[in-house]
Amino acid sequence: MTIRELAKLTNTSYSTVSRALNDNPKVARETKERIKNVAEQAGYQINASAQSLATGIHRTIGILYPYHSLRAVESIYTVNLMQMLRGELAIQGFDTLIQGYDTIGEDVFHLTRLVRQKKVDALLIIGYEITEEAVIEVAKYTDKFILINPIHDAWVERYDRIMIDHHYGGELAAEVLVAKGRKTLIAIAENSPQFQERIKGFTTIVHIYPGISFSRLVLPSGTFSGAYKFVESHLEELQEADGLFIQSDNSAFGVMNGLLDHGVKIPYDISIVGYDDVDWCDYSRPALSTIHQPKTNVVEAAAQTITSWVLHGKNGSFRGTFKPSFIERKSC
Amino acid sequence: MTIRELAKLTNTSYSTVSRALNDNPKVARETKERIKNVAEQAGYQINASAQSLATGIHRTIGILYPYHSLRAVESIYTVNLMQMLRGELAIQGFDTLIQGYDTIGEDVFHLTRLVRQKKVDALLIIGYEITEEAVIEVAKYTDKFILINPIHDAWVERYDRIMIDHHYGGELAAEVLVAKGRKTLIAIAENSPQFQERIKGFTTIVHIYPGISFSRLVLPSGTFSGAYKFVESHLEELQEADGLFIQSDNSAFGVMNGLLDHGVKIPYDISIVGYDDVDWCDYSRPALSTIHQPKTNVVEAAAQTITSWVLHGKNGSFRGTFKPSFIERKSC
DNA sequence: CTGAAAGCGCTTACAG
DNA sequence: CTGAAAGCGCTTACAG
Repeated sequence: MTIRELAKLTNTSYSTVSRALNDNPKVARETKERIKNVAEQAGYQINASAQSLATGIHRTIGILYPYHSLRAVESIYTVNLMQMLRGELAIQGFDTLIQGYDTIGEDVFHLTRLVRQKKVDALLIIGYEITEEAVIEVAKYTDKFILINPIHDAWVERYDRIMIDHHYGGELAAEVLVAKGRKTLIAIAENSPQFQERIKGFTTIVHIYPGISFSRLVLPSGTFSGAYKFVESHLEELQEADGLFIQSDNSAFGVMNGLLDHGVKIPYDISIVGYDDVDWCDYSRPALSTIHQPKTNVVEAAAQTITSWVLHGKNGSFRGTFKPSFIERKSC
Repeated sequence: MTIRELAKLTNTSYSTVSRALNDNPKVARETKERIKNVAEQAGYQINASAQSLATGIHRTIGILYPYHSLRAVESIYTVNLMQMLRGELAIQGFDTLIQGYDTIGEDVFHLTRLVRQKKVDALLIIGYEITEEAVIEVAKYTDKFILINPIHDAWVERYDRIMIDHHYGGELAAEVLVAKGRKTLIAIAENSPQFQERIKGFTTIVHIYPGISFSRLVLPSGTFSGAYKFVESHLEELQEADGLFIQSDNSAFGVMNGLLDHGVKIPYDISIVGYDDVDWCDYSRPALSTIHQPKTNVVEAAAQTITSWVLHGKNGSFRGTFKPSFIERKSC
């Protein structure tokens, strides 16, 4: 079923059919309705390839995500984010083409392939793993892309991006631990740029209050088992602390289980605050108090902005920042 | 950059350029190489819409997944499956368009939209939630679709599908519990068709051995908290049992935590076997012994079959069944 | 308000 | 082995 056949069925030209279907105001209302009815009856569906070729618009957004982040349970946050983005884009009438990218030895070609082959109109790039070189490459082919949750760095500010105020997240964690009367605090994270802002925020607050001792410990691996093993090699230091800020829930679960296995009582002996607010926070024992990263705001802003660029052209630039919040459970 | 420009750069016609780029054997080797080099230099990328329109092939597969299964932590299995499918399809040179479908009040239009609009060549439909009516509707528009992990039911066998032998999975669980010397067994699951085969398999084995008492309990909700609450309302029955077969890991975590909170020792007092083998099985205390659902085989078979259908036409039908296996951890 | 025509960027049967 | 031409199914400037 094509518009030509539809034209025959309705005794019009296919130009008129095309206009009617696109709600062109120049078509007489009566003609338009007649055509639309017949199209509906006939079960007509537009051929997206032909429309794309003619208009240059594909009504499809590419989502690029870091492979790395989807290997295991770590994935939950990213996966939820992607599902929500897909849902929001669908509401705007767009389809979603998903593509992974690799951090190491990143083949830049693949980042831009969807745009260059005209399979998508624009790109949503997820994750702190994207590098400046990669973004520069993307920018050669399109200006319609948004970085979602990139690291906090100067170069990022030259591009459209939407991110979470991790400095504030760190501040929140410190405020909570101090409010609980904790005096010997340790911030624990992998040695990765994404955690620096959280630590900075945390430190800022800690320094305001007198009588608080504070140190940092670096996690060799942020996985559950990496964090678990970490406890065994740092047991003494950890046992002397009474407040822990562990910068991903996943690591927090590992540390928490490690401590529990060594007889440490949580939150009696030590308070723990995680980061992310994944679903499992409710299920761990004790349930994990954590810093919640807002997703709904991020998703809506990203989806609505990018689809508007596609449909109406990109007029200005876009910078969005959302604040995290503290979720109290049982671990502190 | 189009093939016309490429034709000028190489002093040939654009027909020849097209043939060269498609490795048409009729083009002289020397000409072909020259054109390919120039194309490479110029950074030429084919316009996918134009190619699709001309050939009718889009090199894109639609993956339909049940929204429902991606709400929370339950998602892990499905999400991993989708990521793996995407990866395997990418290896075959196909892109992936992802679309959710809803179980309740399922709008069938959306299931077939991608095919009807010619955005994808074929469909991979994930999940036991797909209904016969929905599949009948899909079949009206294409014969190129594969059901992945549908429920075990007669109608399913009329379509191409790939699934896991859950009857065997249930048998495995029973064998394990019996081998541990457990005598009072309870199988626990939601009241949903997907679990019936597991129960059947379990029952088959239980009946072989003398002196085993066996009962079934229905879970009102398969979520962690649903399963947790379930323990409180069925504490007596559960305390009398010494072996539990809980038919999703997720529910198993809830039941396990509920029992632990009531002083039940696992696996000392009672053995627990879950189902799925999600990542969290390693992290729970005790780590959860479970039935592993194979994913690699499923993914490879599905992706390779569907892309072959698109590229070379669908010749026959496809039925694949893979066996699960038992993974021993600490809960039994 | 409607139609005929050109064009989007490819592929491929037909001729040579 | 290569080129000219028709066609895939739409949109839209141009005429009327």
